[in-house]
Amino acid sequence: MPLDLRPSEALGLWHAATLEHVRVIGPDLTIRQLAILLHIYLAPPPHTVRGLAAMLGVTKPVITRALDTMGHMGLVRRVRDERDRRNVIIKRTVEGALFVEKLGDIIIAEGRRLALTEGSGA
Amino acid sequence: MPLDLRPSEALGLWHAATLEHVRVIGPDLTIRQLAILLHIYLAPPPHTVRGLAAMLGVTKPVITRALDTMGHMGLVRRVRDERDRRNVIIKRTVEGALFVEKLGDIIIAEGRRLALTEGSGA
DNA sequence: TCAGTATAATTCGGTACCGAAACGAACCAG
DNA sequence: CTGGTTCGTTTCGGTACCGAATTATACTGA
Repeated sequence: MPLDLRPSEALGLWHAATLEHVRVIGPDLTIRQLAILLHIYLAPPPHTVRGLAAMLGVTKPVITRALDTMGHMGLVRRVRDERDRRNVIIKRTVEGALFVEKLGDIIIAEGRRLALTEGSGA
Repeated sequence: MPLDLRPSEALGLWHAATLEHVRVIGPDLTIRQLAILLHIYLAPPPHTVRGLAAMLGVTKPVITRALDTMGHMGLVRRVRDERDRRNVIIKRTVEGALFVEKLGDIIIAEGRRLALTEGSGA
């Protein structure tokens, strides 16, 4: 289980991957939006606005706005639930999947780099 | 070297820790600001505005604004370089160190949780 | 049918970010 | 002392976010 991290490893990984995130992806995503996006792509569906709001401990307008922005970027897609038309189901997109995959690549690459350069560092 | 992550581990860790970050810390820090903060605390000093700007591939006003905000939060501190008074040296603070430490705790805790629940998952 | 509840979206005033450009202060070379 | 360079900061117009309150639509139960 490679996830039993020491402090220097955890923070070093965050440091490296966050830097690379800013360099490659830019500022066009807040931490909240990133959390929402990852939840949509990694947690089992279906995802609703109120579900995401409760999950993150934020209000629904926060989710609505984030979905507006990310929908505009093509990272997610909204679909009305026909069984209960009050609900909105948030769907994944090809573009969003590629985005998440790219983020994973960044993390893995930086993790590898740290494993090499840090070696047995504390 | 525990940093040779598989895709599901890398993204799962990001997912869990980002969610927790939003829940615990809130929205009061952008990804850029987080990257800047981690760099200040994890890379060897001295840190200057232009150095940070070059490191992240952003303009200097971005750094100035981030230092304004984080300085207001007490996470960093500015000091004029007396040897060349054009320079500003960015210093660490106790509060900032505690903040970074807390972030490390979040990552480590979520990593442990994933190691348990995921087990030998793909 | 008709209140009551629940859902997502919208509006509001305020704040902070963005990139680009301009600015003042501090060094340096002649 | 003078012109050019290098600092960090500030300004500008524009955009997006924030929380709180409100709206419109849809379901539910008597």
